Amino acid sequence: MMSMKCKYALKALTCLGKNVGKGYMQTAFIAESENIPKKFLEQILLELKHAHMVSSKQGTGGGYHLLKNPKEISVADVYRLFDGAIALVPCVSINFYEKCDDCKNEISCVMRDEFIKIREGARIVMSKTTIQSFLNASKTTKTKNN
Amino acid sequence: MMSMKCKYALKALTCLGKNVGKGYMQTAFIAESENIPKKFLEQILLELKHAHMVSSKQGTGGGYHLLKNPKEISVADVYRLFDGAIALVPCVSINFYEKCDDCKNEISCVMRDEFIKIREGARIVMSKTTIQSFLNASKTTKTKNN
DNA sequence: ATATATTCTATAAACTTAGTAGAGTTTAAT
DNA sequence: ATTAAACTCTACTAAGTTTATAGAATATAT
Repeated sequence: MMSMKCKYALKALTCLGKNVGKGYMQTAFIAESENIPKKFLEQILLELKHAHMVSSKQGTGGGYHLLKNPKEISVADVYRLFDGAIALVPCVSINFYEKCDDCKNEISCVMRDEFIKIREGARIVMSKTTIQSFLNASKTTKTKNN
Repeated sequence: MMSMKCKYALKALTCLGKNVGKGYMQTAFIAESENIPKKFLEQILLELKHAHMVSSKQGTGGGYHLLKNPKEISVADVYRLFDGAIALVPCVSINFYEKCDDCKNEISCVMRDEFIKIREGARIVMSKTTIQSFLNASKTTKTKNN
């Protein structure tokens, strides 16, 4: 399961994705339309800014906009930013590698190769799914239900 | 990332898998050979027993053995037992379904279909990987390094 | 009886999550 | 210049989870 923070971030990015080319969108607007606590969202947007996924402008008429193309922001990217490793165990993580405390010998670990396969299964599908995927979904059959 | 508990459980099950047909294996033995705190492992084995994955016998010469075929215990099964849902969000979980607090309308949620795809990616590979997969790994090239 | 080994419940320290609070900074409009 | 709008940053906190540890109880074989 992903954290609420990560989920909120994906919702916020998708919201910003709908606004591409239309200037800045305010935190308060995103918070209300996506049902996210405003003060919590402020923190999240700030983290997304520091990760260079969004850009911001202060003051009246300010707000946030996407800094990258929606298809260049994957669920994997956002997950890594807020929740860390995609891998099930640290010793097979690409971006958050750490030695397992309890493993005597990494090379001889019988679970490692299998955990790498599992990581690849998750990593590939999470990398393929982007903010654009969510935007596409909103353009098809779903529109009637909003 | 999976919890230590889940990882320990997989290691313990694999250890028991090596002993199939050879009677009972003691907690103390598993704890030492897999580098797992013994008292913690006791709890874990008990949970595995309650989930009918292992069987036990008390007293002298007692211990644990697998109750199922190693290829019928998947990483997905063990993950669900100790860490819960495989899905990234509760509203697309098969075994731990819950409505998302922040979602106004599940049907119109633009992320849902994509999260289902991600869940399937993870679920399939985690279901395919079993205790037998780990046992197979230990029988091939790895043996020399143990 | 006694030693062995699982069973069960309670407890606790450390860490993480999901926020909240508030002061500060920047910008646009008046 | 002043004011209001909006982001920026740091600190804090309550609740929950994780990773164990402790100890008494129960069952079994010799």
